[in-house]
Amino acid sequence: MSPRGKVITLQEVADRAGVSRMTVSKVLRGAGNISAETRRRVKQAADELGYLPNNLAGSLSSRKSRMVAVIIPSISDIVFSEVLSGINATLRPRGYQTFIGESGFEPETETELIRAMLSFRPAGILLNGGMARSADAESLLARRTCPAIQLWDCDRHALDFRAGPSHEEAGHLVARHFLERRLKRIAYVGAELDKDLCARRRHLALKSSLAAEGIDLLSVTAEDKPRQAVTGRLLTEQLVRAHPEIEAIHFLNDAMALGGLSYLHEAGLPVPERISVVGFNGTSLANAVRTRLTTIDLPRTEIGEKAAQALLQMIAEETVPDVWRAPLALVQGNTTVTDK
Amino acid sequence: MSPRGKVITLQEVADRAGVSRMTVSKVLRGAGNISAETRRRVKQAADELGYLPNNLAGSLSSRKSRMVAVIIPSISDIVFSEVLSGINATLRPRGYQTFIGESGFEPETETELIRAMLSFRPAGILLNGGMARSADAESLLARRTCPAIQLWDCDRHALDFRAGPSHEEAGHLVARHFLERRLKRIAYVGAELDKDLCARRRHLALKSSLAAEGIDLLSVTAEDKPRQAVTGRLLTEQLVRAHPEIEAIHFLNDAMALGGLSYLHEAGLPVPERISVVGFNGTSLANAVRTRLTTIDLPRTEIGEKAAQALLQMIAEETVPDVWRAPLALVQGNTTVTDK
DNA sequence: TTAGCAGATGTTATCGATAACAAATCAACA
DNA sequence: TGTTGATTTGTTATCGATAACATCTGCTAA
Repeated sequence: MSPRGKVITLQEVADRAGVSRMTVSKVLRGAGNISAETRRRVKQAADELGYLPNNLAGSLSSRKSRMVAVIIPSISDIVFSEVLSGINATLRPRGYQTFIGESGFEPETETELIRAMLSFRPAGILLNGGMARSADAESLLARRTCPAIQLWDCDRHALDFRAGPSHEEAGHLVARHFLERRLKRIAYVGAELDKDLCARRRHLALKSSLAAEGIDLLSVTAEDKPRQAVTGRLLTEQLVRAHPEIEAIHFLNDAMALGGLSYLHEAGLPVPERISVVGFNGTSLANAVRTRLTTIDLPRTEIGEKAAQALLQMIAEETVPDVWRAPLALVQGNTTVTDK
Repeated sequence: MSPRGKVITLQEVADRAGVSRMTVSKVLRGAGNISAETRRRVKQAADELGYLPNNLAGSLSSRKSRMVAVIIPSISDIVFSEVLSGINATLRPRGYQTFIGESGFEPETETELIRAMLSFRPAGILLNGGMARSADAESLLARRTCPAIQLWDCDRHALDFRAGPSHEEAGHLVARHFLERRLKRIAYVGAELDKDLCARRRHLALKSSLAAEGIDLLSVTAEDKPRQAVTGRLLTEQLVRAHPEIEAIHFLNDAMALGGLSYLHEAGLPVPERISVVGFNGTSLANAVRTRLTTIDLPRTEIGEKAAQALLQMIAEETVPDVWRAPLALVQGNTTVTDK
């Protein structure tokens, strides 16, 4: 079952082609000056034997690698998968392969992933900025030998480069949107704020912006529920039951907002006439049909692209600015009034 | 910026602890018999220096690894992320780290990922069964040195183990559901059937089951559109415009079905009175509210768990059956009549 | 004819760990 | 006191590649 066919090494390819190991190595990497005839013979031998390079040996020896580590909190969250596709689109054509780790928002899991990934000496490592990082993780990162980039968060300074939105700004934008519409009884619905520091920062920014105008933000959050539609629905129900006077809700993300909307619709609470709703991240825009959620859109794929570009530049030892701020746009849908 | 702090090797830890390299290696791996006092000194030295093992060297030398490669078509498809979480839940406690690759349903990308992953000599490789595999990929796999497992598809025989549903059976189940309700004008809505072979197999099974009863299945598919809600909506609109007589629709997956439902709802076509709708994969069940889609549920997380367990057994050189068939359950919601 | 040089290929040392075996230590016991 | 055997530690070879340098062609030009 398991250890099957013999593993072919460079030496065997070399023997078959009648040249030295080194020549084979050069041919297969496209390095050095090798005659066309030798190249042909070597390639043929490698093909016939089905040679598969051993990256462990190659990277160990050259102290180089074409592997890029990406660690994200959740692969099912569409936000991250879009960032990732920007990363892949940029790195693959340049010959780099991304290996993904999923931390599930758990700092210990993230730490183990960082350890495992770094122990393969990757060409670079991309991490999500929005979560607490263990001391172990910090010290692992401090001793890394490759560039490290923080995704999805440009507020906190860390690592060599950051690509993402300012979550502070996002919170302020939502506050302004509500204030301009003279909404006073405002609530926030979220989940896992203890883990998702970016969401927490948006929440705090909203709260403080409102407080500056004398408005007290009501927050309904669940730390142990997923940041998904079901939870949005559930918490909205709780919220509306306990505080029927609420006029506006900002949700942690679009998915939760859609869940909340489904409850409001069923409960016969007209949106936006009775209650205004604002989401975050723009992932709902592609699917919007009758209900076009007012949300904050941001270039998710581009965040990945910018991060990957910065990585490539750093690998090439070029100097790079240390941050790319993703633009935020509050997109007016039909879940808040087109006041103003 | 990039190559920073000096890399600490085993030798340096050994020097500081006043022992040999080998002793350090044994301590850190928990191998061999090492006295408590030596263990303490070594661990302290490693800590103080911030030693991070070099897996390239370690795996090369031992010809072993704790890395498991997983290659899935799409990380944003919730089906795969649930399978993956079953895999992680099983492998992590056993000290294995999964590295994920995303093929985007592209055979060439999959091939490159297989090449990259295998060149790190992983402990095992898990691949999605539902897509075409290039000849290069087949030959890479034929020469692998680790167990390989096929996910999400138990029909096609390949690799050392398969965990997944029978897609044939799924197609037959849907056919039976329609037939029992005496529905005659039946349509199928899907996308990317050229890439997703599992979906194609379900489609064919449905078609042939219906044909056996003299019913001709109408198929509306788009090869270049994502298998998501938007596409479901769009194709449903096309379908209903061109064939207003349709009585039942089976969708490729739940996401597309929900998209289709949103159109039917808007178009004023009552479900299930006028049109019955059936999805596939059960991912909508968690979020179901008013609309409870009739769908085929299957244990997605468990598929990952079974696959991972089989892998562990194969690594341990135990004998393993070569397939685990995931049970399928047609779950009656309120998008088909509760006839029968 | 031969130095000089570019192009093509080979040699040797090395990357950083582990396997397999060897050696040293030590307690217990005849 | 010396032998035995278990426990602990160290030595040497090796994993499979690449870097850096060495060597060997063959050809041009003085």
